[in-house]
Amino acid sequence: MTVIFSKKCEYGLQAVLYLATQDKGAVVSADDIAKKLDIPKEFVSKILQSLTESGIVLSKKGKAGGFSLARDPQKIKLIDIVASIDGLAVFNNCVLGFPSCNPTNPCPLHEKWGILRTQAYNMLSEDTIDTFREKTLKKVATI
Amino acid sequence: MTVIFSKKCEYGLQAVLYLATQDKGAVVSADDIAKKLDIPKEFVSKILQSLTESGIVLSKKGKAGGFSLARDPQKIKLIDIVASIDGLAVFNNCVLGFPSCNPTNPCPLHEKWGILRTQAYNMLSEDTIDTFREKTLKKVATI
DNA sequence: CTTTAATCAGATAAAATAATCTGGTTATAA
DNA sequence: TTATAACCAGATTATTTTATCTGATTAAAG
Repeated sequence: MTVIFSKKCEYGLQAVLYLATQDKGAVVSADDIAKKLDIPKEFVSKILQSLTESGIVLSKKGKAGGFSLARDPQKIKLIDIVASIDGLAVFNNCVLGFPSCNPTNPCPLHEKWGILRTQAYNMLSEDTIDTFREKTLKKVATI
Repeated sequence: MTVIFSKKCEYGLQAVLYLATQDKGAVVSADDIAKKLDIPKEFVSKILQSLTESGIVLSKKGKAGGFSLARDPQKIKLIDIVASIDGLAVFNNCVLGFPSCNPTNPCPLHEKWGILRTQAYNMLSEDTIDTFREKTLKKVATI
């Protein structure tokens, strides 16, 4: 198979987008998130733990505990989640898997792919996640 | 990790690009290919076997055997190798991992990502591999 | 105070991907 | 015609990724 982001990262992105649809300060349990997104609870739970460490989400322990965003959705970008979970290597690695592919020693697709890579990076970093609130709500409603 | 193509596919692309740098009719052994590209011999060997089944490369058995392109490099595109090894699912799957992401039920990035996806597809399908001959030679020389 | 429902940490299991091994077959060339 | 060097097929191993489990801790609510 061939993916852009790992499952971990995909679920992390979904979870954070979902948290961004909640009212400010609201706390959602891992179980709720897993159900709404139809993804494995234990797995998303672990991912949320790591996003907590990264300072992207907050966790509240104990009964009625759960997760919420650590800062305003106007201050979180998708690239933050990607950087935290998968890292930014995709935006540097050679698309053909050649070693040390760079402008001095480019692979045959280096330039063309470079443009796409930059656009992909921009796609993830130009908007903050509050922008996606409505679209996420609509999408989640159909799951 | 997060990749566009599987290692299998990367190595397959490299191997085919390398074969395209050879003189017409020339036969190169898996061992030679592995050495030039600095990739695992047994692995690339398997990949070449599968590309043989797909009709992209030809294999010649016995002493002085090896691999060559099954058709003119003017008639092979990178997308052919990708389709054969990884399949074309990347160009359909939701970038955020949401189920059944389509124009009717789009994910928050559906449109933006759709554009990039198309460009990526075009990048792999607009040129035939003879185009990359010089660039591949240069790159391989540095490995 | 006790029950309950949540996160947390670490271990474990399962599945997919990457890589290697073994023995067989094929064909060239000495 | 025999030795050699290659591909081939299938099994096996190793590694990484995905997913689950277990027990501990935490905190709200009865």
